[in-house]
Amino acid sequence: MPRAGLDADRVLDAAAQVADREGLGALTVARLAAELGVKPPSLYNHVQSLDALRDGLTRRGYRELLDVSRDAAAGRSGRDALHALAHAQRDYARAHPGLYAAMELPVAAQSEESRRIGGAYVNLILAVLRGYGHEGEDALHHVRVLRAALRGFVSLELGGGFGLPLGVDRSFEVLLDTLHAGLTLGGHAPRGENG
Amino acid sequence: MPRAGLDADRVLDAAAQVADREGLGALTVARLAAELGVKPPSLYNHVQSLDALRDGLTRRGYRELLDVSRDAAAGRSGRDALHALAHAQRDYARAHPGLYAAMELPVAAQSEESRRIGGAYVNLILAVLRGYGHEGEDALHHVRVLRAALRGFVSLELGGGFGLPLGVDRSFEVLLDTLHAGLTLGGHAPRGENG
DNA sequence: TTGACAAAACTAATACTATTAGTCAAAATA
DNA sequence: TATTTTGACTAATAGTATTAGTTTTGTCAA
Repeated sequence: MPRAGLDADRVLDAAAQVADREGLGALTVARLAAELGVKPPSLYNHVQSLDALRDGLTRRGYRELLDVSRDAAAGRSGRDALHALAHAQRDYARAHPGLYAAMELPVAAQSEESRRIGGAYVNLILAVLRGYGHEGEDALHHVRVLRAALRGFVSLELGGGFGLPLGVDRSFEVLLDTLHAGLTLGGHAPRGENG
Repeated sequence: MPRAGLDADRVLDAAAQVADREGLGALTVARLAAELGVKPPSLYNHVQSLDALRDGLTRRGYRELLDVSRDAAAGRSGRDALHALAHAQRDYARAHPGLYAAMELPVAAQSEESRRIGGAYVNLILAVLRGYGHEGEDALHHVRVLRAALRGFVSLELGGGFGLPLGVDRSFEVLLDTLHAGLTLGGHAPRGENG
């Protein structure tokens, strides 16, 4: 029984790879153990359960998504910021369909880290919304609007829900145009930049 | 071995009830067999597989959703139609979370009926969009915009993704306001009614 | 009314799933 | 070097979907 040198991080790395390559549904204990050259029960030395592992994927996904979203939105405002943020999310989901699927799972425990990341993400969107003149409670409602629109679009795209022979890239731009127009009309528009 | 008098429809009815009450994930062959007072293998006289059963739930959900959406939108146009259509969908999803979850599954085969229902659903949204002056390919992109926004919102709501202590009903109205404004600005607005 | 046949329920078995308990060796520590 | 902790193992359990083969029930025809 030579040791494989596993730890929780390496297991999570492998889980993310399997989920992204073969789908979250293909992530089984047996599949993951095979990937790591080990027998299934050995994984329980590093992970509490498959549910806990999926939860780890969810948190990793949110962390990475927050990172790329921050980078994308940095130094932009108004329509530019919205565009950059939205594309960062869509691009991330397409590059990491397994992790994104894990983020779509019904929320479970709400750990400390999850709340922290969720809060940071909300703040990022709030910053974009400030450029449209949305503040306070009104802005929080619009955070949900943006989250819903982006989540729904990406979820439909990844799930093959767009059946018509019509360019999805163009549809995404139309979505962003619609959101931009709606946000502009609903807010006070402190600065006139970007339409 | 007295006969239970099952057929494909009764099995699908029971499956829908279990899925709506206990969640789509709770719908197992054993659970469904117990619900119908029968042993698990007996179900295979009426259903090809669990996957096929879930597919049946998906189709039933789309059929019912199309019905309530049609009724809701009938006789309305513009903002009224958008409002009615959106609320019909949200209400249906909350009344039938199991069936709605089945509709969120990645699309599989695309049967004849699925294409027919999908087409009818697209036509229904197109009719609403005509009130905003959207036609042709532009309208088809906006169908995706509406689908995405509604799907994302309902998915987040049902999945517990809205964590903030903030009224979800109000957020939904804000979403509709935003979409209405965006659709109005983007289209040619053939009739001035409803703002 | 009986005889034949088809449909539906069953039992038994297979191959998967996650998971736990208990064992032994390897690595880390005293 | 001795001890303790850690990690991988084997074996086993209980769940999952599913198939094969058997028996019984209901239907339809003679």
